[in-house]
Amino acid sequence: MKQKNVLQKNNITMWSEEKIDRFRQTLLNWYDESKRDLPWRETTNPYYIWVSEIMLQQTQVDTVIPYYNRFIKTLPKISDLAEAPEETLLKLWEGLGYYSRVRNMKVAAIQIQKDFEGKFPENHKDVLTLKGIGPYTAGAVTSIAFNQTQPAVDGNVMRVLSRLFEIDLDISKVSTRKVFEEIIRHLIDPERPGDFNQALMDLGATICTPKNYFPETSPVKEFNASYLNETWEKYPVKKKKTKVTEKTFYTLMIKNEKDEYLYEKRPSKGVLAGMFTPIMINQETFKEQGWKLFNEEDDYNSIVRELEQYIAEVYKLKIKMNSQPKGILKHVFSHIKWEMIVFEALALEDNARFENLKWIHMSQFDKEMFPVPTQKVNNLVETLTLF
DNA sequence: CACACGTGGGG
DNA sequence: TCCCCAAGTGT
Repeated sequence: MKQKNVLQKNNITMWSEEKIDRFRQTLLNWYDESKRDLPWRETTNPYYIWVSEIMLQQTQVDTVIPYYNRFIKTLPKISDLAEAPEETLLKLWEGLGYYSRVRNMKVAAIQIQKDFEGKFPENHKDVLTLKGIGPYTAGAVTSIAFNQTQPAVDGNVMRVLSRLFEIDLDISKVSTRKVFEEIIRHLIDPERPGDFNQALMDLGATICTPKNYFPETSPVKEFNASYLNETWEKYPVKKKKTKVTEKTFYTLMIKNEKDEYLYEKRPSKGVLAGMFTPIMINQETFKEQGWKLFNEEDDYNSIVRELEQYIAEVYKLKIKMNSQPKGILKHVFSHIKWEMIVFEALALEDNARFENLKWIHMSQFDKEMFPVPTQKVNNLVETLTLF
């Protein structure tokens, strides 16, 4: 019995060679006329392409542009990245999110120095060994920088293809990507593989969009089965995400006699790994540890007394908290929602000397790397005088 | 495989 | 306000 290939298994009929040829021409003609001018399209330097691709992961083009320009200006060579201190990298990445991306890039840059003589590898399998580079990014860099016929299947490409071929596979599943890669292996233009991949992404970003999609405006509408069959509203199929969990923290901005504020370095795993936040006490955990909370909005006095006692016990630090919160801030992550009840406090004696604690003066805020939730707290406290 | 992992923009 | 979305990868 003959083994079915990936396309047959999923009931996908590939186009004829003639139709594939016409599609390539149509798509690339459109791309040549309509492509967006983007800074990383002015180079074929694999390092710069790599930087752009990492930044663009789950991040919009407009957001990336200034970060990209600053990054390659500050670190123009792979060796600069490999040798840069983590604080420098995080400062360059501050506000972009998904901070493990830049940490992984440093690891990969060191890999490149060690395993590939400092030169970005051209071999697709080698590229895949680099930390932070998965199937999408490996395909993007090798096709764009080295003109290799590798698929680069991202969310755009899956959306475009699912509409062109009426594919009802769930694009939120990682396994689905393989099917689309197989389609691309048939469609990709061997003369201009990098442009072909980028053209598909540009099409997805500007015309074949998730919302406000008008298939009759597409340069490839004659190839679009879901347009011709008027089924385009069904595609792509994408399972909804599970909703976010909410957490409430008593957040303490503690100031000492030198006008410095106290920050705590977060654990190396988990949300905002290794970054500074004010001392944040999870309300649920606090209760479970046996602290009696009186959660009355208009009576924070008892809570404040307990928090002062908690800080004395756990951080060995005597503080005097303001009796009312300075404000209540919210921050939404992709999967968590934080509510921060922010209190100001004074350190009565400066004897907290734990590894993970750091006093930082307001005048140094712009030199420090703070994740956005911390920035929000900083802004709140900056707006007035203490007590 | 499902979930963790940030942030800002838009309907 | 809420939900979805944006050039994914690691575990």
